Amino acid sequence: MPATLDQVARAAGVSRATAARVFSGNPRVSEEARRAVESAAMQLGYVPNGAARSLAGRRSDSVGVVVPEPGSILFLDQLMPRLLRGIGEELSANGLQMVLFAPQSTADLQRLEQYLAGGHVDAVLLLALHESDSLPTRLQARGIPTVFGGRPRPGLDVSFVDVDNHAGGRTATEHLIELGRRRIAHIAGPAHVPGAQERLDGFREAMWKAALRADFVEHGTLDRDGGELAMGRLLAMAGEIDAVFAASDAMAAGAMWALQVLGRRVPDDVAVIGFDDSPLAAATQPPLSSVRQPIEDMGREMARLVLSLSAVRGQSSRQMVLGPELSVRESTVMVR
Amino acid sequence: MPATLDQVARAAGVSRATAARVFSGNPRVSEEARRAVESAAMQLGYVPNGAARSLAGRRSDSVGVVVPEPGSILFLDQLMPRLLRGIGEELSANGLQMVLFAPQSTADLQRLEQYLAGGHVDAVLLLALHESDSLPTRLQARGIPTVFGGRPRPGLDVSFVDVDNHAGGRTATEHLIELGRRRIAHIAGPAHVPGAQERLDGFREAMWKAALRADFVEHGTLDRDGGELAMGRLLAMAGEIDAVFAASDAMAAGAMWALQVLGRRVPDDVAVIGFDDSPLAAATQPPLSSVRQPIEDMGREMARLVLSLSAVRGQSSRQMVLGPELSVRESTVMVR
DNA sequence: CCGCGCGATGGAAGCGGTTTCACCAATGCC
DNA sequence: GGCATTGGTGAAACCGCTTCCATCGCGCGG
Repeated sequence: MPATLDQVARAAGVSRATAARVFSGNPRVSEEARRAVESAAMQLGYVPNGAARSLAGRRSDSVGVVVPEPGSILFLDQLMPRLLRGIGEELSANGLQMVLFAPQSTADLQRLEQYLAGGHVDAVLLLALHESDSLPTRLQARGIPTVFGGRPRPGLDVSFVDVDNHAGGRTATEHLIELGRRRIAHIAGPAHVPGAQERLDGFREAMWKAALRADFVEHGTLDRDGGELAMGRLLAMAGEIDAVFAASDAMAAGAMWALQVLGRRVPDDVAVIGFDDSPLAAATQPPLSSVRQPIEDMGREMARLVLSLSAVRGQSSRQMVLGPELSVRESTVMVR
Repeated sequence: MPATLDQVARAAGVSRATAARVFSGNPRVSEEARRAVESAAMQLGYVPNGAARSLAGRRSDSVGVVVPEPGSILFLDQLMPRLLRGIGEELSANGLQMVLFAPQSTADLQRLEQYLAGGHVDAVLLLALHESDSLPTRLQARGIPTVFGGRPRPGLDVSFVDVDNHAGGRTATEHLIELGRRRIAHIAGPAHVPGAQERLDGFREAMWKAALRADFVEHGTLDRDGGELAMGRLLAMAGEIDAVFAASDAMAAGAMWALQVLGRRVPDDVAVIGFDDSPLAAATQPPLSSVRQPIEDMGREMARLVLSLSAVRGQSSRQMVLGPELSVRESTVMVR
């Protein structure tokens, strides 16, 4: 029922080949023919058939993105939308369609593998590993360019782009130290979340270098309540503390709240810094300093990387780590 | 480079037609031939080419889902993942691949329209309308089965599945009234969010029917802070209040916090009920009563509906509204 | 013993594009 | 003015799979 290229060509009085050239942006078409084809297409409401296109052209002009389950650190602090925006923008700019997949079961994963291997996409971006996932390996084997978002488990020879969580944790901590704070606590994320672990390591490194105690550490659930509870435990355990670095803005907000309820002034008594520089950070009272990870850039770089991998096949894997940036607000201003 | 059906057939010593029958689940194949084909396929690592499949078979065995920008009510209280789970499960069960799209700009929307109209998907699920979106109309015109999640703007003759926000608001309010509460406040969502508006209407209807004042209403930003602030304004405005119904669990949590800080006991002095029955509701102190919308069911029904629309073409549009359910916890127990 | 129905099979015609190749007219050059 | 270019064009060969249709072998009832 939908119009075909053949019909358009006939209506325009040219051959199918010429009509095809018009739609594939081939410049070797006379202005006259081009106009005829375009108006015929408009008239008939022609839309090229994607299946036929990919079959004949051996490419689909689309890139698959496999997103993780919610609960991943990417969903905290609104990271996911920013990442997808970065990816989407870069792909769009290259005329490619971003296609998302959210597999939920093992069966889904299997079907997805078939789908991705079946030529529906030209390349794949993997946003987080479902544990012991065979997907990346299988895709590699099929020669489908693949790039990870975030560091995959070590030992895999794959391309990835990551933000530097370690440097982020270090930077946040150093900022507090430069402020003159000495009894600095850290509210870490769950131990099994890789990014959170690296932030903790960054904290430890900075404290170690400054010869400060690095054992005021509590783990929280990454959300506001987690921060509130962890703060309570920290105060009970460590007594007076003059700064807190939380592994997420939500936890920092919770911690700040707990401090204020107990009569501590922020930043006068206790400086607080969060992580991710989410919208939340600007909305707290006082506004929260935070570490801004270039997540949009990460998305853009992932897209660029996978595009370059698809352009020239047989390339070796490439890695990239993007540095963080401090976003200083009232919660860590110098007051003494 | 990847193996083709032809190679598999040759390796198995059968014709391409027979090999094809094996993969399309056609039962008219001898056990012997089937085994030969399957082992040959395994050997060669054969995966059917999706493009060729859809071209020849005139269907893609996949369904597109267009998700809205974050900020939509669907992203609040973890609604989105639940909805996608429902859709995904039902599609999976029917052997279909769920394919997500997150257009961000007008240009994206245009490319997406081409993509969807180009036969890449058999049907489309639209999760929220970007205002004045021509997408649904264009898809309808192309004969692509389309179903909305949530009620589209009135006047459109389209199929949709929605949860009953009005009934939800009414149910929550009636619950509070049955508890014997009389001065009941409502923390509503932003006025421009359709679902939130309906919840407010439900609140008003229930109060009206019970001949109670329905003007203790404040709007909030749907998140915890919004609830906290709105609660403050309500107490300042209305003085003593014995129950609060908030349009989201996050706002209810914020409100409950504000009440407790000011020395009110929940539920003894003030009963609090939220909306959406999110994970958050079970985690507050005391646990929060809430209105559970059958979001997974909504997803499943959307999938079912669009499948039935694709099965028989030329069907008229169909609508469906799913009723809410009360989830009673400690924040609204009877204490007098 | 023969024709019939039936399940299994292979041949072949598409599905709707892309792309190579040959061709032709018009142009530029010596 | 002859000849090599060059830009625009169309014919036709695929791309890899589905599916219709004809064929074939076989067990069966008449």
